[in-house]
Amino acid sequence: MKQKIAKVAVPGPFLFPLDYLLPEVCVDAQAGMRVWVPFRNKKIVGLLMDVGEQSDYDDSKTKSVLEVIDDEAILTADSLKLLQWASHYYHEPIGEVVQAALPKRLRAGEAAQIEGVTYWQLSELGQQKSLDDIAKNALRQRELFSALQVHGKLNENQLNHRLQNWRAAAKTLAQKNWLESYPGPCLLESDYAAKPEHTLNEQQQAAVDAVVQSQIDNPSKQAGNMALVAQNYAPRFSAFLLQGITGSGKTEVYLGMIDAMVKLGKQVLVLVPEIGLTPQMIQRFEAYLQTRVAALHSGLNESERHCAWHMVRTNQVKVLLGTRSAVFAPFADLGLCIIDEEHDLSYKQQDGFRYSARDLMIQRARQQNIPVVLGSATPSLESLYNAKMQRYQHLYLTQRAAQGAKLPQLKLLDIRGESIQEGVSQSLKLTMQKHLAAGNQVLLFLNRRGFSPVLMCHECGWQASCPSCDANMTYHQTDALNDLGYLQCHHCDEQIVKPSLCPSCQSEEFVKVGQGTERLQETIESWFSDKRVLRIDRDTTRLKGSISELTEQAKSGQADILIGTQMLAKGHDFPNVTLVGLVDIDQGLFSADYRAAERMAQLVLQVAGRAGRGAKAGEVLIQTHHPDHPLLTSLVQHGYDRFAVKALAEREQACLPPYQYQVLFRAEAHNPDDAMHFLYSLKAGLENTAQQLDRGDDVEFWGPVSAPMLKRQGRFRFQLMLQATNRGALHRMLNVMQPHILKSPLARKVRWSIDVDPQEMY
DNA sequence: CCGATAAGTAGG
DNA sequence: CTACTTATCGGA
Repeated sequence: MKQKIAKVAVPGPFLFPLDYLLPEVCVDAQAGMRVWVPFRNKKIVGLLMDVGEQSDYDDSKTKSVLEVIDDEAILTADSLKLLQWASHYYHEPIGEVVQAALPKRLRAGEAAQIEGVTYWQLSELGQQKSLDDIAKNALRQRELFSALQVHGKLNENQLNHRLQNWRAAAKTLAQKNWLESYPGPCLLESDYAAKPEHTLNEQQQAAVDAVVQSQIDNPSKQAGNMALVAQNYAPRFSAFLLQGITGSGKTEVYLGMIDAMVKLGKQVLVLVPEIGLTPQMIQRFEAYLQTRVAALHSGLNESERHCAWHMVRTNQVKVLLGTRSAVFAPFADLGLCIIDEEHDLSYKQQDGFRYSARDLMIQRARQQNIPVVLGSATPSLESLYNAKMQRYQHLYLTQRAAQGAKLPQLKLLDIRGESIQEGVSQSLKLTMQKHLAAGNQVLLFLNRRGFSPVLMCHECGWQASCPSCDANMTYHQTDALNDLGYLQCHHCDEQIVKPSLCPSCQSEEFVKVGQGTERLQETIESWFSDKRVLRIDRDTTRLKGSISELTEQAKSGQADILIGTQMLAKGHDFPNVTLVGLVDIDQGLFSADYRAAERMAQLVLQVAGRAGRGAKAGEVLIQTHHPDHPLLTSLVQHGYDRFAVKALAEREQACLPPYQYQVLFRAEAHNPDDAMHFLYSLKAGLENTAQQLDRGDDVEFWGPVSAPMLKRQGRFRFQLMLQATNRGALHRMLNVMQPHILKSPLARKVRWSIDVDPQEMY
């Protein structure tokens, strides 16, 4: 009998799995298991993608699989299919795609099984003791003891997150018999909070019903009757765009549909943006659903990640809340996908394997015949276009869920010719006074951290610029009194102390040009000296846990004025904020990036949504030098939908996405000529390919041109854009060209990448 | 002529 | 990407 062929994904520049012989002893091997294979003269872990009858690489040189690692597949057939599709669609080597999908431990060939995690709790003896029984100087022991008093039991992972050096303390206390440990499940074991009483309003219920009914035959029957739903359950692909204004209770709608799916015994995958996943969110989901919810995000350590993966694969947990890479998780029985804040840029990986988790999620739903829900207050233009083309069913939530909460009034503040102090107009200042006097909180939004974006010599006009990037260095102040600070490049993170003399003319006098959040804070504190000002940006939240600490302070009213960058805009709920001031949004209006206006609009509404979330009405003031800008005025006067219609019309006129498909080649090198020549030869090759294919598909080329920021981190950067009305035409061309690219001698000197559906051009 | 280094290339 | 092969250079 002829030996079977194992198609194995291995790390390296291979667009397809490599062929290995499958020895007799490995007949049980299935797709989705890991294998040890010889590669060069060492042994590496590969993922078995398929078992075939014959090899295209028919050669005596074919090596054999050494050993099968797993006794059951660690990836489901569905996940494998998605990985393969992603590799084709993004023209990414299959090994890189697998790497993005698997937790590190599994990539290293470690066992996929989870041994029990150790839990700690106070023993009977320990419960009789109190904190005073522990020596004052035994700090770690005291911390551990009180943590266990509060939480009852905690597992190793939880303790690692909460405390440092707790193991030695645990050992000491265990010797005294105050503590005991036992093995338990890897997912944290604790009780859920009580299920909140919650009734959905009419719109919310309609949205839940639309999704549930799409999955049953006989949709005329009542969707709320789970017995009937279960009887008629007939899963199929369908996509929904859930557009709900901020505060309309999208999460309750998600929970409603998740609940229905979980009652059917199905699993649900919920994607959230990077910063959106908080422990509170998980607790809220668990309380509402009364079932375990696993999380998968960057804050987890390897064993927690491994655990979530394992629980989902073995169907021990029904709901997974995760960020980008969770889209690859191997569900045993997936029934629904949800993408929260679908317009959020963090769904697109911006380096290496440049995939969009949103787009892959939709593809996954399509492949698995299940529904997918995209939620946002400000949907991406792509998604709105898809809804318009009837590819998505458009669901709306137009009312704020909280009793009496109303949408804030947006107002443009024309600051042309107005007297401006440190970037803040007189009218904004006066309105702030009014709101503060009424005992309310004010939020000022400025999307630029640091003190000032430019430091300039007063004598000769010299500006502090980054030696490695085409950018000014931002001035950060550490000591206002003595005028001390440092310069930092926000593109490569290089830091230097502020020079005492101008390097060009030795003058001692510098001017700080422009506003950052630090400077705004200084100004506001001098104006409102009796008010407490809290700044929330990447610099004040660098330490772990400080984001929640600061936002808690803000929510509990320990601050009157909040100043922040976009990290303040997302998801946080400040019930006492009644005035939101957007200090400077003008950069968003005239950018080289055609998506800048869309992003500006999404950010404006997101920030504006922070106002008036409680019972009090909110007010939003937007300072601008361009009060007549057509997109801005339509946003402010008529809302996001009218803005989107206008912006889409502009995109159509200019032949831009979503009316056209794009692929961006990026190239960077220390020698600019290398990068440029690489793209020129690439373009010549592509044009040649296009002629050979000759299908009358026209693919347009833009460039090569230099990137908006030519030099970054010491490398010169260029790009070549490919654009077509037909996605297939682009992909056919790339398929033919890609093997040639790898052979080009310049490809090794140049750092290059393919970006399918690029989102940002920086 | 040898060894060090740079450039080139296949990997199943 | 990386280890291995081949080409190239300069010193003895």
